[in-house]
Amino acid sequence: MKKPKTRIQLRNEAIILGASLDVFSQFGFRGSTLDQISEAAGLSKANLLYYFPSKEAIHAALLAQLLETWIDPLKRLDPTGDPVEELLAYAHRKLDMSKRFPRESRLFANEILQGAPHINNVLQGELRDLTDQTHQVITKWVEAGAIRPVDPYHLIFTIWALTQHYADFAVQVRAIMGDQDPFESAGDYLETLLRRLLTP
Amino acid sequence: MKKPKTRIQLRNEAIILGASLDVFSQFGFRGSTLDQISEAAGLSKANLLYYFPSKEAIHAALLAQLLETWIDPLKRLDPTGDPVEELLAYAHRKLDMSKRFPRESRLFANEILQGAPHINNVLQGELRDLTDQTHQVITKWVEAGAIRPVDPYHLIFTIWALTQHYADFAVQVRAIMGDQDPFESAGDYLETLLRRLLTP
DNA sequence: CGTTGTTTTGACCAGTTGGTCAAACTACGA
DNA sequence: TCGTAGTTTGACCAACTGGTCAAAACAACG
Repeated sequence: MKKPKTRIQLRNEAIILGASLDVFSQFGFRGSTLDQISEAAGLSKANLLYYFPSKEAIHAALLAQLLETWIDPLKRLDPTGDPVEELLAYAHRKLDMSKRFPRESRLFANEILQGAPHINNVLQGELRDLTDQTHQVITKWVEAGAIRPVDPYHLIFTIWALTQHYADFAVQVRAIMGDQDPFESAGDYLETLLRRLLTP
Repeated sequence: MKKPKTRIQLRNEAIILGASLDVFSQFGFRGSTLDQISEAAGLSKANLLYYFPSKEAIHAALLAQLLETWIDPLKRLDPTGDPVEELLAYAHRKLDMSKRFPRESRLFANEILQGAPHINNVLQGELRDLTDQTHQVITKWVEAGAIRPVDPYHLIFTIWALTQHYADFAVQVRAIMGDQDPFESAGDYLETLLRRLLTP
């Protein structure tokens, strides 16, 4: 039933998604135009619409691709592992994502800033559930005295906010730190922060 | 030379700035339209352009107004005060700003996400200078043993990222915390975090 | 080579965009 | 009350927007 994809199809779809990630992550959905994307992709506008039925469809494909990998690091937090080390590892995974996929991070930030019109269901569904589970795990760790008392929600927000800050506010970070690579030192800092906060 | 402003002028300019803050903070400059703003303001589009010469001008007025108050909390950090208490007070001021001016926070976030095209000079000028001064102050505090060793830049980013997160990612925070008011508990959490991180 | 399916394009469309303008309307002090 | 400065509007414009379409160009394969 489903036709296999041509080499050209595969290549051009990848080109389009890459180019549109550049544009959407900077200007958001409404602020981006197909002309911008087509120029970034080096394809005619009509050609874009041969591979994707609409602007919405490109954006949706991008978000779907993003969400797959975005929530993953949290899933890999092991409730049976050493609490401090598990949380540290999670923070490092998130920081690594910000370093490797800053555009994806900004795409997500843009979507949230605009009120998450396309992913509200994910926020209130999958993400909420996963966060609730993590909340329970952390609560138990606190009760067991494995980490110092801390509000689990705010702890999670701390990790999210800090790690994503280096991607989302990269321009500001660069303006202040100059040529230094923020990610170089951020890993150590994050480790220090969390150890001091959590180690009993 | 400069004509005094009418009551009507004052009122309508305020209305326009308020409405455009709603719109710009959600969709960014490019994603916002004068039609949206005029509807939000309850004024005709032509009337908007009687008070402001262009869309750019409205946005510029908004940013100028924002920057005045945005950097202020950092200026009030007292190098001669008690280090931990000073940093704590700064963090609380910032959190308070996020609570009271979430739209302004999102306007700023949008501007940074888009590469700060309108305020790059401020970032690399005033903000950079101010941050450098603060960096020196914190460094001296560390050297004096008044606070535990910590990278000053990342410490500042921590305060920025965390406090602004509650405004910029409000939709996500709400999706996860439900009806709880995040700001209720965020103050205490922030205090705990910074004390554990900084207190020698 | 010719045929068939895939890819690319330029011309085109209707709706939206930021912005202009002259005319109409309103506030208000003399 | 009148005159004038300040205010509001609807009609209008050119550029841009997302999207369509038929025709042309290309690739692949026997």
